[in-house]
Amino acid sequence: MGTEASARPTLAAVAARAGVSVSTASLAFSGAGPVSDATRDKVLAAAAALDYAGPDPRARSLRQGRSGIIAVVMEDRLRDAFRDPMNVALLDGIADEAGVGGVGLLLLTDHGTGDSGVSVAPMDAVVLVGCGTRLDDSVATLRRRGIPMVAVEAEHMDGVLAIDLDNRAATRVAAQHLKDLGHVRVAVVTLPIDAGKSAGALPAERETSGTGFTALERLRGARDVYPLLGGWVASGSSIEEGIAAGLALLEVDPPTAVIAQSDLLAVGVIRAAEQLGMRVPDDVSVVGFDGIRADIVPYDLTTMVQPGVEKGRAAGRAILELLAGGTPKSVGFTSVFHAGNTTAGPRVG
Amino acid sequence: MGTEASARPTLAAVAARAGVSVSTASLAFSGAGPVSDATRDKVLAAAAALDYAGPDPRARSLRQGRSGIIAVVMEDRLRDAFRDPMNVALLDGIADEAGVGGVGLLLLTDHGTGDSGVSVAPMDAVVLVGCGTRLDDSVATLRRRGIPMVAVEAEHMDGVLAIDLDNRAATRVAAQHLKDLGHVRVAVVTLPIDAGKSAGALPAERETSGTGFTALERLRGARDVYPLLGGWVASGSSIEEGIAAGLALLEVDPPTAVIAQSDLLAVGVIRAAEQLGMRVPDDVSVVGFDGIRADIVPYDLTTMVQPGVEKGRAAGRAILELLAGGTPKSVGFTSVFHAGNTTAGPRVG
DNA sequence: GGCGGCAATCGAATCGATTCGACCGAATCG
DNA sequence: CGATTCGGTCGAATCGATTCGATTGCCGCC
Repeated sequence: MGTEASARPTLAAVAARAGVSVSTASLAFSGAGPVSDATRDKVLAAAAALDYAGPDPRARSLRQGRSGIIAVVMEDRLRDAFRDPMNVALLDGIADEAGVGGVGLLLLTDHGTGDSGVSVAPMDAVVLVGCGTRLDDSVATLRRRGIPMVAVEAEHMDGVLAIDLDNRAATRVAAQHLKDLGHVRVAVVTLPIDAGKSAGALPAERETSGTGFTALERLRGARDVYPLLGGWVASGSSIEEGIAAGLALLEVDPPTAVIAQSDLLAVGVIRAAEQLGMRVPDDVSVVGFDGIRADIVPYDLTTMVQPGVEKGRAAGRAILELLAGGTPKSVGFTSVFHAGNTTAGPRVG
Repeated sequence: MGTEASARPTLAAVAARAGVSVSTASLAFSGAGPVSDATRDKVLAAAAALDYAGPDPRARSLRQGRSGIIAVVMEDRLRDAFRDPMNVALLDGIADEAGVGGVGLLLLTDHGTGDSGVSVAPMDAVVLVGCGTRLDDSVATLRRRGIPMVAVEAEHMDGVLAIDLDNRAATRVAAQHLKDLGHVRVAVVTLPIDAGKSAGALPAERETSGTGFTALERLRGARDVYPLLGGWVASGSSIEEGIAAGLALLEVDPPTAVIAQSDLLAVGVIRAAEQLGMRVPDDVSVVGFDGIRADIVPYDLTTMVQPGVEKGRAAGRAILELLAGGTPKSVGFTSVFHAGNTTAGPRVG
């Protein structure tokens, strides 16, 4: 028994069969370095004969120090993340820009509990998406590992390239729009604010301890116009959560306008209003955030349109530049106000 | 200069500083094997002092032969894949079931051109999504590498576990529904059929050379009822493609009913009909496929509802079982007819 | 005809951990 | 009290490739 039948062939086996050294066989496969055609053919023939599938990516990545993998870390469970079109748009952009030439996107989640793949997965670079301070541990680990990081809409961290959105200013614009229409009694439906992701009324103390960067920024923007704004914290960005929030806010002592921190939440609030027999925008105005063109005929949602795919593209480009040894600059994107038909002046009387 | 400042610390450095052997240091980190508390503390302290981020995943995966990565291979560009809610649902299901405990999902694309990450990325198992025969090369490589494979809605391949959907039978049900309503002049809008993904009229020769498994299966189902069915091949599953197809089919000599192979395409066809001044279902009936509950008020799309998330879950479970050394069985899912208000009898006269 | 230079190939070190078998002292058991 | 575990630790082999430096011929040039 000279050869094990069960074991998968290695480059060494191929080289032996081809009658060349391992190094030459490696060169034949990688194409780097001078190899005569005859030798290459011999090696490839031997590989075919042994049913060799090519160099093992694991060994290669150990030696080369690169794995061809770009990780995308989200706080949500993946299934929640996929539900929000903005996340999908972001991934879309990243994939579009960075997902070429044999590099793959590794989707990871980090709930801050430590056992996530962030610390154990091989990767060349990381995009942090919608991450609060909970990821400090992971970020520290990645930094120690020397893995380039790009963060989309997160607090600025040392050594992490930032891709920003004007969350605060944009929400201020939307809030000002409501104020200009004459609204005084306004409520907000926020994205998750704290780690637990529990839904419930928005009390002051949650705002200071919160780690939901985007939610807090947008809340600040609303507070710039309505300092005493109260509301509801959703436990995720979905229509269902919006309905729950809408019912909670509109059932008793309803405000005349609702600022939802995402379009999905806004759609949910509108649904809730309909369920309660209220009309939009006559009885209650609703503004969203994102601009996902949710098809909720006959409504045309008033919202802040943000460039989701472009954010992803920028992140992807930054990653590529970091990997190439460059030093890309932070980018900030701005949202554009879209006046739809879900806002109007408050009902008089 | 005993120590290089630039080089990242290794386990060996940590062990040296802690005054223990490398093997002991390894045990201290991995937790496998007996290590006294005192020793473990010494090692962790040394690691902290050296700013050591923990064992290198690359080296670990080489030695252990596992990388904690499950790849999901799609034919589409990622950005196209993300656009279709069914793909997202599928990923959702896979992530839900298999994306736990430090394993990540690696998104790869394979256009059949060979330079994709399929051959170079480290991975423990693979889910093939919506793949035609174009992936034969990749499948062969993965098989040689001994990587377990699960294919969702693809031609059955040796050594690849199949997760199936009753595409043909389901479409037959939808087509029969139209026939029962009295429709004779019916057209189909298919998903991409060949590698080029070009849009255009559906000629017979494209059906034989086609590699789009799902599209062809659904087409066969429609042909079971309408043998001479003609139509249009879309270049992707999107509302825009549906509109293009709808305009092409309805502008001149329109059929009384259209079978769209996805809900997005169906929505597009409806939009096209509206643009042309036709009413649905009075002037033209439209059926879809998927059951994504597209919000196209006031329509309630007649469609075949398929369990997208469940398909993903099944794939995820199968992967886990394969990795555990088990031999899971193929699974077949069935779609359920949903009668909406986009189909009716053909206009008389 | 001697020699510099280049293409082709090879040997050996290296990447950074995991893991198997050996070893040793202390506690347990008969 | 001697033999046997067993917990704790260490050395060395191993995972499978890449890559650097050295070694061969062989050709062409002066």
